[in-house]
Amino acid sequence: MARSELRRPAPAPELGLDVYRRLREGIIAGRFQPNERLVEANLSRMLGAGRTAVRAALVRLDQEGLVTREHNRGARVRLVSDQEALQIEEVRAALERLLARQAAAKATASDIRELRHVLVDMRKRLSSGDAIGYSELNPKFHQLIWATARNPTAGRLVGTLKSQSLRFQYQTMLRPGRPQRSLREHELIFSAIVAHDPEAADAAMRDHLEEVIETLRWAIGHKSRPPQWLPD
Amino acid sequence: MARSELRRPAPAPELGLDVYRRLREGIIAGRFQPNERLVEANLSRMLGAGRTAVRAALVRLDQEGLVTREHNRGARVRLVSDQEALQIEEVRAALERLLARQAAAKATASDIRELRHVLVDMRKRLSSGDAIGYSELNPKFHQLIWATARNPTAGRLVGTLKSQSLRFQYQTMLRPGRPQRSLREHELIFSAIVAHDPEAADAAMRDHLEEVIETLRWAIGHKSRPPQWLPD
DNA sequence: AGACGGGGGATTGTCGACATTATTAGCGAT
DNA sequence: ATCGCTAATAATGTCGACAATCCCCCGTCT
Repeated sequence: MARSELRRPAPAPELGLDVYRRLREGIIAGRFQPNERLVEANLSRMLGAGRTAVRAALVRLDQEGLVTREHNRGARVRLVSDQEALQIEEVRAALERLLARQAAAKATASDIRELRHVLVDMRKRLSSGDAIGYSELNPKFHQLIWATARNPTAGRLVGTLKSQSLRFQYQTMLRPGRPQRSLREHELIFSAIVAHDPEAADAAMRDHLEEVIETLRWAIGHKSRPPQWLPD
Repeated sequence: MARSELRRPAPAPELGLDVYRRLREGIIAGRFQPNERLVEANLSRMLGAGRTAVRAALVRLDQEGLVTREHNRGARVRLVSDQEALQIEEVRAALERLLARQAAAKATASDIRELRHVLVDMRKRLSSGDAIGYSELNPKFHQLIWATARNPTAGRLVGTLKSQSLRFQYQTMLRPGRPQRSLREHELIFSAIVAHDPEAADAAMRDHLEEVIETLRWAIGHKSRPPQWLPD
């Protein structure tokens, strides 16, 4: 039984999980630079938790592919090379095709309603010239498809993959005419799901992600500067 | 540097990693039954390591999908339902298709030599009636394909998936005529890779794994008894 | 001056102890 | 006898400390 509340406001509703989430958030948001050392003691102070929690979070993030850990050498933010980013996108494409197929097979009226809602939002933002707003809705659309497919295994995997390559996404919408084509591709996927046509959904998703990969290749080729080295 | 102490049996070349590997091995080998509680103190004594190492291993295994952890309730061996096993196999199929495709594109002479070697071994064992020996070589063949594809991301993912559904594999070869057809399917995959024909490799792998999934479905339908419960 | 080797600082690996929480057993009341 | 409540038990969450290890700087020797 809990005695009187000690002076801590919220000592432990899953503190460890919170540390994990915040660290993950920080890495994805880019608050830690790639290849930056993640010193346990620092993070411990920074996050206000003991080293054990930090360590557990690092283990999870390592398994998730967001950090690399070497024995007796600590953890660093994992730097994903351009080549790796392409590989990751290819894998993601394979999984998303499966998910699109299953989503088409299993979509309920409610699922379709939600998808349509996101899609009209996308249309709206795009026609008002809000390209970044559009690209913010993009993940939402895909996540709804994952949920519709009701395949937790594939869903989890594709989610972690997405988080690994997230640093690259913002560049892809800079390509001239890309947002419009992207919207059209999404509409095709949506149509296939509405029609409960797994084959068409698979094909539409394949075309879409091939375009995405192609665009990513273009973005990599055109990016301003090769990776810039800052000394430690 | 004074290096007098050399005869230590296993002082600490990554003790934590060893704990993880042994636990993982134990779970996959079935030494822990599904849904069995994994008490940290017990494992700590059993494996001769502190609780910290055990805890870290459990976190990794949780992220890997082999155990489930609930807050303040400890860890259990994850029980994968039949439905989940099928889902996992479907995901695996999607990834293996990609890997087969890339393997066909990138295979070197050395890769092909190794693949051929395994394949003739499979033929030999099968023609001598050694069905279980054949099914032992099966993973080896696939792993060679993963290595040939040179896609670490997909390779890791498919590896972890395989470990999750490993409990089901032994049943699939009991189907009459299955080994012969399996061998034939493998030969087709091999041919496509030798011909450096990604399209054909993809198709061959698709056909193969559709057969596997179908067989798995059959095995699930025909399995002797629903899971038997032993009290704690 | 350059190479080799030792030492100091920093960081991780490992451990046991303490606090917190879930579970179970026991007891009494209705 | 069943239900509700309380107390004991067992296991997890969390923490700081100690030891082992690595890295880098610096002094010394050739």
